[in-house]
Amino acid sequence: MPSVKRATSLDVAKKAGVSRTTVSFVLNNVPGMSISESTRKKVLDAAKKINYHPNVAGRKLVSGKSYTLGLILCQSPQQVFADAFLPQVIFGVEQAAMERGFHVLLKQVEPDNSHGYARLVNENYVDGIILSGPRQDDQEIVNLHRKGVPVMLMGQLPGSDIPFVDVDAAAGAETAVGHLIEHGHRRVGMITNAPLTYISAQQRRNGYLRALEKAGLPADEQLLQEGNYMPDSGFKAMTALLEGANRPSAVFVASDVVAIGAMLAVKRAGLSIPNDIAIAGFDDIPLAGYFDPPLTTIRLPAFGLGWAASERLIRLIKNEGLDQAGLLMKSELIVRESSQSSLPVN
Amino acid sequence: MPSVKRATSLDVAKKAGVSRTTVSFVLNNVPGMSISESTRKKVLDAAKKINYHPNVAGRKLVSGKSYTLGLILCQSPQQVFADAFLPQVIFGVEQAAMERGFHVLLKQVEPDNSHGYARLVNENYVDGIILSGPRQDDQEIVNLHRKGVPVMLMGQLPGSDIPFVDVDAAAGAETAVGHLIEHGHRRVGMITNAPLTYISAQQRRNGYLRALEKAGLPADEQLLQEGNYMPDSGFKAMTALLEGANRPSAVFVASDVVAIGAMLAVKRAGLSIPNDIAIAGFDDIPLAGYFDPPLTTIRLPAFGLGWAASERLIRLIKNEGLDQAGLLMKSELIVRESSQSSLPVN
DNA sequence: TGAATTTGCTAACACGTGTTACCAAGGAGC
DNA sequence: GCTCCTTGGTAACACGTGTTAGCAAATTCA
Repeated sequence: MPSVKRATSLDVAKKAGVSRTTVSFVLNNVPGMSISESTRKKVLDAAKKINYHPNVAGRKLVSGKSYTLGLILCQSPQQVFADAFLPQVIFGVEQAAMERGFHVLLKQVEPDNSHGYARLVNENYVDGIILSGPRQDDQEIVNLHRKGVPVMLMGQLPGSDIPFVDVDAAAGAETAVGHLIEHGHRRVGMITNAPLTYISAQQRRNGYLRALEKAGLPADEQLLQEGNYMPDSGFKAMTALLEGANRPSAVFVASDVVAIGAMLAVKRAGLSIPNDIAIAGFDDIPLAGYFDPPLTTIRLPAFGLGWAASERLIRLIKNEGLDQAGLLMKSELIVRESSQSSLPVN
Repeated sequence: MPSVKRATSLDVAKKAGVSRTTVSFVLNNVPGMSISESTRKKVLDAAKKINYHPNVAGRKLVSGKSYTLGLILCQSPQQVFADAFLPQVIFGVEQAAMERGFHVLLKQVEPDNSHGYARLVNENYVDGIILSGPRQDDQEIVNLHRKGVPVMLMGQLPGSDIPFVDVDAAAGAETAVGHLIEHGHRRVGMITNAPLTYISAQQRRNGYLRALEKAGLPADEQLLQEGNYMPDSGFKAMTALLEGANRPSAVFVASDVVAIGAMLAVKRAGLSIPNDIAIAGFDDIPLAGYFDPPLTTIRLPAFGLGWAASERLIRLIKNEGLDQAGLLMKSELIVRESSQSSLPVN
């Protein structure tokens, strides 16, 4: 432990020849306290000279605030590894937190055993929690919310009044499938991004069904396959669709990462994209425009999602209130070659 | 602020009918302190009953430790967005930290203006820092290290004695290029992962040059192109290589993300991979096995890198010492179709 | 039986900060 | 001259924890 002893506010006070209280008043710009210009300068100079930085532990202790957000990732290792979407979200969270003087504490928990993050709150590590990818049976988050702990979901928990930020995934899926239908496809399959026990998978499937219904097309159970985050699952699901009795002419894959596996399956089967099978994805990961062919997909506001979650959680922490508990963000259809022929390179 | 008042160790003491000191001894299992089995049980019961959790602020104040690591990402937003590698690294850091009772505080800084993270240390937010992607001219990290603050680099800073964890990128690049040469290619080009001002780009180029030299092949300036993280830069660089006077028959692209852009350029030019142009990448991002064709690449121990950085930093913090300041981890050649014909699907 | 040790526990201090209550001096109003 | 208010500043407490020094009672040793 060769680290030098830290300077305290008492050191500053001695150096400046004033009391510690005065140092605190000056350094925190406490309003309503009258300090003469000369002593103010003396304090600031002294603080600078001995390189003083307030110890956050002492500050936390008296204020009860930690000025830190907990970002809890419920993704499994598998999910995380394949998730090209996550860095942007994290970046957004960090950015908004920084702008308001907060820090971000990251914690990963097993999705099927997602407890333990309440400790962060109980021990006062963090002032509030952003929970990414909540599971339906997560009791811990419900308890925290009930106890009055500021909490923000990324994703939704149906039937709960916990504040959330989410993408309107159903609308996005509906747009993507609508786009395929507009191009003349009558038999449109779907591969989910995850098992249907996941809420996000349900949302996207619901959008798919809505688009079919609007177009007066029947929903065929045979055309719905489950993926599970990884490209491999897309490969298998697409293979199953192609081998089915009456194969689709277009497939909506509710995740770009799963879609790249599905695309490989189509090409391995000797079929062409988009002529034999048109494909639309979901997420618009940074590589989507460079798939072969470039992938038509739904662009999610990844950065914005993280930013909004962070900003709104801080409002809760500071008791500033929200206009509405939930925020649904819009997605955007990005049309590339995988869903229609004769387009120039992106 | 509707949150209920937290229980303190004094509450536990009252409830159990003992002193606060005893509570501390029991709950922390202080060795050498003899506590009767009956009072120990009384304390544990009381703590459980009133749902007591020690406040970390108080603990930090007296111990001077925060049991938190700062993970500083120097990547630019661009880089982060394209970086399919990062989640695995973060996951590794978090995992190792958790195993030893540490938390992880995440902070992003502009690479060209990478200051400000010293505050985390000065204000005692964190006990040590992992710096990912250090720039050569980063003075702040040097100062911290000189002051005796535990610091761990992910990546290297040549000519510095700061502890680091890195992949032996030069060796990896040499392996990849050697693999291409073994398959009969005499004219092998390279596209870097980033501008050559970045150390990681230099390392990979050095490996490329070493492989050429070992095989007795001349290094041709014309065959070296710079990429900059994004697929787009790969597209442009490959286009330049193809349009050059004497085009290569194989190209080593020092980043899978850049490589997908390069591959698209080859295909757009009407050429075939690997028959006309063989390609080897670097990183083995999760999607690499699903590129068209699947990409031969160098697999980096992303999780292991994060894990090692975290574990070693904690050893520094706890004064446990390191066997050696720097740790170079090995990479692994993953052969897929992009570098040789007639291979089954991965 | 008296002295020395062990057992089981506690009082009191330290960590570094924010904040309330208070005080002395100086000027303004009558 | 007396009171009242403002200006500029400080002493003292609170936050919740870890830890050292010490104290009775119980046990062991001679």
